[in-house]
Amino acid sequence: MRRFRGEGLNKVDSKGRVSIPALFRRVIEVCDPAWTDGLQPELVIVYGDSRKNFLECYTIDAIDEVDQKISDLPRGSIQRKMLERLFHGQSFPTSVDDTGRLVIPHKLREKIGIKAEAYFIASGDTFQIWNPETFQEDQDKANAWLQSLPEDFDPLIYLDASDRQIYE
Amino acid sequence: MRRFRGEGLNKVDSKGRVSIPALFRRVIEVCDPAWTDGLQPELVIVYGDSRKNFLECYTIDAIDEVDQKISDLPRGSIQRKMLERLFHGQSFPTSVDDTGRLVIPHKLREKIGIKAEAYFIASGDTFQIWNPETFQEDQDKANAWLQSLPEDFDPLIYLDASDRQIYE
DNA sequence: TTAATTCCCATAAATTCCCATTTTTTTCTT
DNA sequence: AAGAAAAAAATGGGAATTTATGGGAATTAA
Repeated sequence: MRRFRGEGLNKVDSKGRVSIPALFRRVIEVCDPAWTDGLQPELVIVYGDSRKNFLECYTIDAIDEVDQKISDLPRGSIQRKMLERLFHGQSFPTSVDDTGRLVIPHKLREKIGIKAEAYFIASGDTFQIWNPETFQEDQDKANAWLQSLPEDFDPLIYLDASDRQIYE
Repeated sequence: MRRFRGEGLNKVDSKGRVSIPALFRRVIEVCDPAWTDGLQPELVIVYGDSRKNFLECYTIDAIDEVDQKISDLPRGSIQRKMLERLFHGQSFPTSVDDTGRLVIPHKLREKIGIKAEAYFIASGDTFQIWNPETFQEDQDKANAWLQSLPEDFDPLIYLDASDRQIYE
């Protein structure tokens, strides 16, 4: 499965159009089973509830996997209901146009406070769209936390932590 | 099988007419085997008993699947009787008109308390129609439940719970 | 035959499509 | 390695189409 990698800052015009970083487009194309040269590759923007302040963009393969997991949950369970609301309700299916752009609907731009520019950042098999200022604040917070750690701390130790249940 | 995705808030006029979110219409069309360009795609509104406070809308494909499962149940069983009441009795077959609208009969509007606006939300292979206030209350309840969980809890962990049978 | 429902038409706003420029990146040539 | 040419990416604007919504006439039902 192809993964997104990289980041980018692009202009958003009055119609909500914004270029997707070129590197991301190849991944979106490859991860849409229905896509073929000439077609507009599809993707799904999951925006979630009011607390979430960025947009999470799923490829078709990625969202299919999520849908499958949801349908494996017991019908009628509170968990399933929550996830259905989030992934099926609070989401927006769309596609990349032939100039490599995406339209972010007015409602979504407003939700995460996007005005003239949008910041893109890869996150494994999804990528995120942020208001540049909001992202910077989030980044500052992360940096502050890093400062509080010992001088020689290296986050890479987390890489192998998953085998040993040492998250804390 | 195409799935519904997204949500929307639309006006209901004095005749009970309401626009179906455009994204939903494509799914309704594709999932009606008899539909072809120019025709009005059909669907079934399941409203259920008095406890159910929203309308659940099934595509023809989706309702066919339900009907099949019902007819596989033993004739005369209590289970079959219940499901027949719900899906055959307490339901209303209708179609999308050529301007993309649905007419919600007076009786159904009254049942779920719809007045000037209707809230639509996707839910897998069906979509739901709510009185906007009722939905908000339901959502508030879900949020309150989430608040009761640890600060950093992320409902997404449920996504993988299905592998490990960890539902509560 | 009164009320309710369906059909037909109209319009404003939002969205999509199509085409044109500008920028940036890559490739080629010397 | 520098500069020119070509290709790809980012951006902008207007026309055409789709959506959401409203109103009245025709039709059907009680």
